[in-house]
Amino acid sequence: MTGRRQGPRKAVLSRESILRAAVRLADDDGVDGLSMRKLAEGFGATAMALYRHVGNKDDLLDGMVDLVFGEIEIPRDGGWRAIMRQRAVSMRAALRCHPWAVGLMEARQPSMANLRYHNTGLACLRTEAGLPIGDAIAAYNLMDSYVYGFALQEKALPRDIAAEARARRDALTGADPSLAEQFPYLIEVVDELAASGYDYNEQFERGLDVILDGIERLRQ
Amino acid sequence: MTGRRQGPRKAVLSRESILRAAVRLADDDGVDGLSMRKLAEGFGATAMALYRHVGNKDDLLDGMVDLVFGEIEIPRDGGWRAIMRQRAVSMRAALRCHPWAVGLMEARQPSMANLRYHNTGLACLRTEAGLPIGDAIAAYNLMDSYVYGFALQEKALPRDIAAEARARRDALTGADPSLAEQFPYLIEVVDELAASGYDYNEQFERGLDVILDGIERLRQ
DNA sequence: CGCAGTTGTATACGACGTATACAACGCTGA
DNA sequence: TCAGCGTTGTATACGTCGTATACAACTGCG
Repeated sequence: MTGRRQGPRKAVLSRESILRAAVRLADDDGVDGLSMRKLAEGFGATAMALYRHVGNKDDLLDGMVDLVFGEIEIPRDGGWRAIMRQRAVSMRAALRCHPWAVGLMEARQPSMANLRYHNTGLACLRTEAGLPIGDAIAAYNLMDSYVYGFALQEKALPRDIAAEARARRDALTGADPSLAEQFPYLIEVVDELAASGYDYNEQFERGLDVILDGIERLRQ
Repeated sequence: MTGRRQGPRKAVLSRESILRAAVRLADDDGVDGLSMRKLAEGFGATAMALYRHVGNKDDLLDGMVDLVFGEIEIPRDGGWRAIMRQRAVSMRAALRCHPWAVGLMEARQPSMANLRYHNTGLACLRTEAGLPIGDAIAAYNLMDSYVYGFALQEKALPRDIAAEARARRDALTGADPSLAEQFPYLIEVVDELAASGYDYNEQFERGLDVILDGIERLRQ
């Protein structure tokens, strides 16, 4: 190589190591903070060095999404309801760890891990739950939409929504008292969250159970 | 002004006109295709001219999201179920027209139209449906998550999914016959879609009704 | 040893958001 | 009528981005 690197090589460059580093970088800085240059810098290399291993940035994102799909675990048995429930919980957990993946999981071209994920979910609804194909498609859509949508909102909201509610409540209504009159039900919710807190896990599963109940009724 | 413009001014520059043009541009080219320069070009102006009216690009996006929220109509009466149903249908219709808005609607700072949207939804669940505050929050989350998630998936999928299924079916399994064995339930779904078609409207409302049934049961 | 393939670097291009400085206009008051 | 000022658009420039291209250093094989 021509010149000495300023920072020593920190890890071997390979598709695998690059993808893992990219996931970590996106976890920390968000998807907008993920640039080829910053990613390469972490290896003590130049941006162009990455292109020997990943094609282009889209390919990089595909690989990253793949890794996230790989983290999702679907139990083999326990009945359709337990399986589908765990599947959704696991998916949301992955999206909570990797918020940047929300909006990418569905948009990228399907990988093996992706296809497997969908296939096992559908298999469960068809065989374990015994739903006819039309109902299985509907149920599948319903569940995945809920999971994605919940993750999407969770990503946008503060981690500790109750603390945020407490902090903002008075600042907002103090700045413009007419807000309390214009949007009383919104204020009521903010107050409720400030008082009782908000547990994303619990709320997610609560909605999930409503949906599972609905699917249960489809079976009869 | 110093030099003559190459293209004549096509419309007056104002926050209002810029936001509308931006929405149209994003509708056509996607949110990635929306740049200050291209947007300004549509007015026969330079990118910097926009900054007299919109602060920065984030402010621009805020305003665009605002316009979309303004398109959502919530009926005043008809019972909680009809109101909430129409609310969801209208929201999804807006997101279908403006796919770029998915993932932005929740992330931007709340505007007036945004606050009103949430307030009226919560008001309906509290007064019309008569849900206690905790159930109202849960029901509200459930519905919005579903709508956002459905819109998110719809954005990623082809408009005519049945045609796509027909076109891709044989190309895929022809290229790699083992796919059919690895993912039989996925193939089954593709075949079903190719045969029977897929109506996003109908499927959306089908899932929506399952959720509304679930909320109905919460009331008792 | 020589030589080919692999891997990283150097450099450059065009597009992006936007800071800064300036020029052309419309309005006002004398 | 005209000076002055605030408003609006332009010109230019900076740093960042993804990535094309050309080249240099290393590896392993004959």
